[in-house]
Amino acid sequence: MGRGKIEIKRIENSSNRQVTYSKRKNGILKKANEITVLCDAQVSLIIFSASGKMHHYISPSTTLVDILERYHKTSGKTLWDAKHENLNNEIDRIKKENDSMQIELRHLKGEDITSLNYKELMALEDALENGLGGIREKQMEVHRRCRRNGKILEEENRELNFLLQQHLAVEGVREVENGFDQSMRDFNSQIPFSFRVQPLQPNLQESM
Amino acid sequence: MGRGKIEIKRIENSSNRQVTYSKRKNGILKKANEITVLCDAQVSLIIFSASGKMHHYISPSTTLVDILERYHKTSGKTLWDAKHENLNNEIDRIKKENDSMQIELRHLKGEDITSLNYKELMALEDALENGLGGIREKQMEVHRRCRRNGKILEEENRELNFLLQQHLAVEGVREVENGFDQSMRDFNSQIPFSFRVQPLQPNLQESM
DNA sequence: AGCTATTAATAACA
DNA sequence: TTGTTATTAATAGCT
Repeated sequence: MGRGKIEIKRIENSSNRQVTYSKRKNGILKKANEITVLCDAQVSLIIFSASGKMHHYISPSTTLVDILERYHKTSGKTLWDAKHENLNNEIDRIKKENDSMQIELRHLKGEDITSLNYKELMALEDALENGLGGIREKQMEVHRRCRRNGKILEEENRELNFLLQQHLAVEGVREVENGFDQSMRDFNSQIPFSFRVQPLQPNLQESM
Repeated sequence: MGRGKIEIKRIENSSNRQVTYSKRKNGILKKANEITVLCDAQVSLIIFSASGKMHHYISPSTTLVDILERYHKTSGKTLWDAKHENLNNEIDRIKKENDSMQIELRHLKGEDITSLNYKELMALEDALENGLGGIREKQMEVHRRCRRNGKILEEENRELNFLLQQHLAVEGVREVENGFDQSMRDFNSQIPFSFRVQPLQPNLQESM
């Protein structure tokens, strides 16, 4: 389609090649748009000239990424780079790790153990008993600290109470008629429970 | 360029649209190849028809991935960063899940429990006791099945032994001088342990 | 860049 | 779909 027919092979004359590139590039971009509009097609066209200049057309109803994803789904060919693949591999790896932990957790909770053999059950039992042992020891320790703390508080409490009694004894008489009694009762009710004198259960430690 | 001029707007007649798509698709693919050959261009052309069928042309001197990378470098537009980000987010999510399971597992094994309070320890203890309960129940069951199986085998054993004794009683005498005795001893030593008459511990079930 | 003779693409029809 | 053909569209070689 020109003043003469040409063979479809590389145009050796560099300036002719450049001109032809420019004209045909416009032509193909126009065609891409036309098929898009006429036929509801979705086109992604990217052209690089030999000199590295880029031109492209993407159907306005879509995006390049969208087209590439459809390309990937349709052709099965992988487009993404090594980084992408590495990320996918890592996800797979972590998911597997996750699954095996999930299973271990369920086993430790006594779930899904139908498929286990006796030896595996024994190993699980050992693990659980170990865990229980450690936890009970920890509980003991926490509780001992709690009791020790309680005893200290109790002692403090006794002392405070004693001091309070002293004050009341010294100043109490002349305040009675001013309603101190009442305010004192209010004050007392605001003291946290733990500070009031409460005999601890004598056998609390034994009752654990 | 046809029997009549057409406006560049959607072809309403569906079958005309389909025919035009097919012909123009071939045309544009041909043009893509021509500009590649004539002008040393590098072209990536992907077309989806309205019905979802895909056609594409990639200049043989390159790959789609290569063109996309050049597109990314040239236009600055990111193609896969969004995807990468999604993958990274998923990795983070799964890793967190992983970590919390890791912690739970360690807790159940009695490790890293220093930071737990009493209430949390109690909950852990409960979980472990539940697990132990389930597992011991399962062990019982496995063991019961094992014992039941053993009893059946024992019974079978007794019967086999009885039959054997009968055979020996009937045929034994005339075979003694041919070394049958010796071969019999060999045979007996090949019988699996479970098939030999072995009194079970009478209190095996109780000893669990 | 324009121009235009010529070829190529294709719309309508079969 | 596929092929044919009258017509339009694209473009090669020149300015």
